[in-house]
Amino acid sequence: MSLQLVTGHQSRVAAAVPFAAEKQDLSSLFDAQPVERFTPAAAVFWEGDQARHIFEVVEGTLRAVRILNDGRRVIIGFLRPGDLLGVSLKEHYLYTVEAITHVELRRFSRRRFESESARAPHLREQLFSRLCDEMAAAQDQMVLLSRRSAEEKVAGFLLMMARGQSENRRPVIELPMTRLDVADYLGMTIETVSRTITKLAGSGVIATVGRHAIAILKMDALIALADGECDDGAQRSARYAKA
Amino acid sequence: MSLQLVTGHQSRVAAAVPFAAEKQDLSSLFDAQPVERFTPAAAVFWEGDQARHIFEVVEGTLRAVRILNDGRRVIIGFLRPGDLLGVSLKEHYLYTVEAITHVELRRFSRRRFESESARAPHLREQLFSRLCDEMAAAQDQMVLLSRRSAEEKVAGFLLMMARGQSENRRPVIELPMTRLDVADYLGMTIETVSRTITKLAGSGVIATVGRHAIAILKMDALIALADGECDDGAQRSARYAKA
DNA sequence: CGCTGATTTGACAAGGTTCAAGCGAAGTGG
DNA sequence: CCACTTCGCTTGAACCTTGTCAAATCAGCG
Repeated sequence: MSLQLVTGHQSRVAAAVPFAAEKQDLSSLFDAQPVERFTPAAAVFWEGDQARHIFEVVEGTLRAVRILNDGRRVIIGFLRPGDLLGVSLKEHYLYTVEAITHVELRRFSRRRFESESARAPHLREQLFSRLCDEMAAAQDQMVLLSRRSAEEKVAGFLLMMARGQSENRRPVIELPMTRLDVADYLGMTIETVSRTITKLAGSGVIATVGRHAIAILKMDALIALADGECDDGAQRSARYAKA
Repeated sequence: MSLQLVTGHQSRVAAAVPFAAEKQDLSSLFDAQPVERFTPAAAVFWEGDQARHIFEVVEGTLRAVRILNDGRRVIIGFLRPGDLLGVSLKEHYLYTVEAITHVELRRFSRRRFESESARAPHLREQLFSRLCDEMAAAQDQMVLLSRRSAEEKVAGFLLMMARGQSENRRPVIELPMTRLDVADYLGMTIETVSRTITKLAGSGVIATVGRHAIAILKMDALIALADGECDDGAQRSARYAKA
């Protein structure tokens, strides 16, 4: 697949620094579009559909899902406000996107996006930049999936979710998705996810708040557990420093 | 990371169909550049270096490596003739690239590439397209790493290596990299890689040819083992067909 | 208050990792 | 040209993590 799922968080932060007053921001394109609503479990598009539109998430959380030949379900990623989906040069969407919570999207015709970006090259530039960030995320995710223990995976996942929301490191993070979603995202079973969360809670690092929220009690401990590679800006800079 | 490692195989095939006579191909840019040679184990650039150049692989095989904080070594991918490396909008290279065999590269200044592609938008288009393919590969790799047993991983890896080389499905594939490289690429230990290869050979699916080559004896069986998701064009189309 | 589906927990088996040797091929020096 | 060294690969056995199967709990909802 390609570019169908683009996370906007990092880009938005980065863009805020160098270009204070840019003519036309990528997301300003979408602002004029009407908002469309989706209820939980509704699909925005299906894997294999003609890829005719790009969407920007205004509100809510979605999941990008693929079903393998043998029936296994893989969650490619979760989408939250500011993220784009459906961006691609391919003819078809490469996975299904479903709403987890109530969701609000703005839709933009791909054809029209093409012509807009032909006129305003910086749009394509921005998209390209986001794509780069997405590549980075994908590769970090690869590392996360392949090289980490259950505990490291869950810790890393919680940190990732914490980074997106809770602007000022408020320690209670919402987890609108089910345990199965988390399991299919982290490449483990639902039981192991549950056990791991229980274990983390038992050691006082986190505390469950109802079923769809978790309070981070010891942020340092959690970071230490996720350790190796939590895709945190600071750590990345640290690595650069050595060379 | 982003775009630092771009596989060219699929793109080249795809490009051959729609645009027969294109003004200037991406790789034709490089053709004018002198060839640089690297000996095995030599690094082309290091993680953290200023990203000043883009390279095209002319000959040989390389590996893209990252070392995690805790010392674990991760191979992001292998690079072969036709692949690009170092492509990025980021300031620094995000991993180290080392020659595995004797390697020949052509270098292109990133600055110059920028200006060239400003003049000829289709260059950026091509790069973008390659990037999309790369995203696809990365996500498939994610699936490969997270959801598969040792046997499936190795089978998938062999098929991947077979696809790149051995143009006409000649069944002997070269594996210039060491077992450790394979292990660090597939997210398993060297022992498990070895055992799995032994097992596949024992069941007559493959046969080892010296240390750095493997003959595929039963292609169907190997495909069946890799199954679920071998990132084969045919299978992808099959998935599309359903929707 | 009693369903229904999601989550947690337990017992057990399987697959992989780890630690430790044993081999073997490629290269070195005599 | 051959014995020797070395590094990479294979093999073995014990251990550990995670997956599997099954059952108990819990939360939300009618």
